[in-house]
Amino acid sequence: MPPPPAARAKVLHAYAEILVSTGERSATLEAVAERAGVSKGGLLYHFPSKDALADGLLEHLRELTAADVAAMRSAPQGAVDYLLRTSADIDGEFELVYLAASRLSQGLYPQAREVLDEAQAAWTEALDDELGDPVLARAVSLMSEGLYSLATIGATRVDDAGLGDLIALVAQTAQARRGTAGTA
Amino acid sequence: MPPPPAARAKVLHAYAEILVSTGERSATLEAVAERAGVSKGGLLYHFPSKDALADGLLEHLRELTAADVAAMRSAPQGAVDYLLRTSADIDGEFELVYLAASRLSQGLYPQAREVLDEAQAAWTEALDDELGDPVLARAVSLMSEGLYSLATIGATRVDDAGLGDLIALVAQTAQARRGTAGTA
DNA sequence: GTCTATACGTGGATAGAC
DNA sequence: GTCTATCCACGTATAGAC
Repeated sequence: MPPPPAARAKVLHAYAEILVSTGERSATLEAVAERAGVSKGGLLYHFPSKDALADGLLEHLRELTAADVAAMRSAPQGAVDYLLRTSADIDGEFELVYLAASRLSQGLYPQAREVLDEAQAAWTEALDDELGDPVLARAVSLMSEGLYSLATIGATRVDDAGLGDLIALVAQTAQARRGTAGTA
Repeated sequence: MPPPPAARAKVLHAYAEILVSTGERSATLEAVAERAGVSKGGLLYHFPSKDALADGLLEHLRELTAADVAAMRSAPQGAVDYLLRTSADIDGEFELVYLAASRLSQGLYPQAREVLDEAQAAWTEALDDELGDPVLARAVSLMSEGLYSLATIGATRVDDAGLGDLIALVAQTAQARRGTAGTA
């Protein structure tokens, strides 16, 4: 198939940006269209309804998730480092769309839960594979979710130094537990 | 002052419930009024505008926060246990209102951030006082935030067993770190 | 494929009766 | 203190021109 029209991608991006920055309430068709640089009618040509727009975003998230998990598994510094660092940083397209979907899941599109659960499960599994410790993997996964949550509430951001300490804490704990119950 | 009318409290409770379960978009004056068992006009007598309603909720949260932090500090099993257990459980009035406020903070009422930040800071401090370890306190605080976040997304809930493991993990880590760098 | 114009429903808020 | 009736603005969606 020929490359999909750029307008489609621009609309999805604009939609995600508005969802994350100012919430579902402000993500009106008009606001999205304006930010994407098209008209309301133009937007509705690509996405015939608001539900279709949300579906489009979720589909996009599925695509991005697979790529992100792969990147996490092959990250040089390891999965823990990769996950925690990207969670505190909302710049990437994947993080943006993930957060947008979590907004949707809290509102009128509970279908979004499914996609979010899949992502959550995929990277908890990757963490477990690296750490060999399901409980610690779960703990790291929760911290990641907490970082996402705080980042979007706009709460005081964890600076890089704080993140480094957290990552070191996990490494230290992983090692300590390998000595006691890990290899059993 | 005489006890405030029961209607006021009922309206705030209904508002919080709708915010948490179906998001800001569905939290219309009409929906809130209906759930609270009053009319739109009746609601608007107590809260003259939607902003006033949100302000009322935030004020209520401030009151509840002080009480919750006090409970956390004097909890028999300790602050870590108390915080993680209450984070996974959305039944209490405090948790409901906290989550409702976090919905508001993501949307049109960034003022909510302030109140949420205060709560966050208060219990991170309580954790640090108990653990004597700022980094670990931060880690637990993030896990708590992650639990909140997942609980409302409606993701697979951490069962009690999983929670117990997490709490044990924190206790174990705290002890291990006291041996190395904690008492320096 | 993208735009303008328009119809329709709904949400927020006011006025005034009870 | 609570209700009903009503007004206005806005958001979604359709129709049809270009």
